[in-house]
Amino acid sequence: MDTAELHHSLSDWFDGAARDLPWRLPGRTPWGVLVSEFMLQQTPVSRVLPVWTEWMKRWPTPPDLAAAPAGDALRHWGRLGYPRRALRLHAAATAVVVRHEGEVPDRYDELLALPGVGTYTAAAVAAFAFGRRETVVDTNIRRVHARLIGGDALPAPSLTAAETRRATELLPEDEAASVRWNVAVMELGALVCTARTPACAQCPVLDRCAWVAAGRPAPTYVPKGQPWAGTDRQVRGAIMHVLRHSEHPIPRHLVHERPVDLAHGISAEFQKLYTLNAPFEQLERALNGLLADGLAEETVQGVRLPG
DNA sequence: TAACCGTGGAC
DNA sequence: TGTCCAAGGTT
Repeated sequence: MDTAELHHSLSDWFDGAARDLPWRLPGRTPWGVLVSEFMLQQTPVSRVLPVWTEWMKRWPTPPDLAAAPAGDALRHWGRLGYPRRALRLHAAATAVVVRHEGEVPDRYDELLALPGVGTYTAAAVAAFAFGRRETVVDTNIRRVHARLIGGDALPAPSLTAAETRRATELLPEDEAASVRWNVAVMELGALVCTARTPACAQCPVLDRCAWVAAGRPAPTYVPKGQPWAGTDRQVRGAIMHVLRHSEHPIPRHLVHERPVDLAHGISAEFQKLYTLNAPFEQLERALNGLLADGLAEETVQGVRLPG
């Protein structure tokens, strides 16, 4: 197939459609790109934007973040979700200081060795921060390839070796063109070739799409829903919410006992936790899990974010 | 490998 | 209204 034409079509489309995201602007730094990739893991751009901006102002370089307590990173992570990402980003900053003299490394294997950096993030940072030719495979790229090339409505439930092979085959040989291709396919997946209701009328490669040619068949499997209400994740999230907003350590008993008087010196942040009405065993399991994960620590005064 | 890990907006 | 989903990583 003529992939050169495909490359040009998407590149031209990207010129007019690309969003002006701050981590893409000319003044961006590799650190800014790395931070954005951590925050964007399973998290929409719109929610990342304000947190990223504030984060970069507070910690403009890896040594800045490494010098701060891990608890500060968790606090300023806010409500982005998956707070272990904040912990790992802090650990990654420390590793950058220890192993790389405070500069984000520019090689895939060095990036991959950092805490919280997997195959996607390592490839994305190498490509987008350093202009390297890398096989970038994220959920957007997987979906675009599945439709455009594979003729399927959705990619397989988990990443397959065949998908990665296909992504590598589609990558332009030229380094600069490969970077552009990666970001353009991602953008197409984010803005046009979306999961729920793709805007095919706006698609620059509609006439090349195998899925459209096949009559847009329905997905061959049903995505597994993520249960939420009543789960440990919900309880952990509620406890973390309390810890983020607490100035002082919280006595352990307050985590699993409903206070007699909520208005008497007890933060309103507790309400979210108490209204869950979680069983004692679940509260214990959630709290102990947070302590084991390093998301919280226990002192004689009580439980708090790590120092 | 599949389960686990947060959060909130869109439809 | 409840379900689905968002630039994944780790174990």
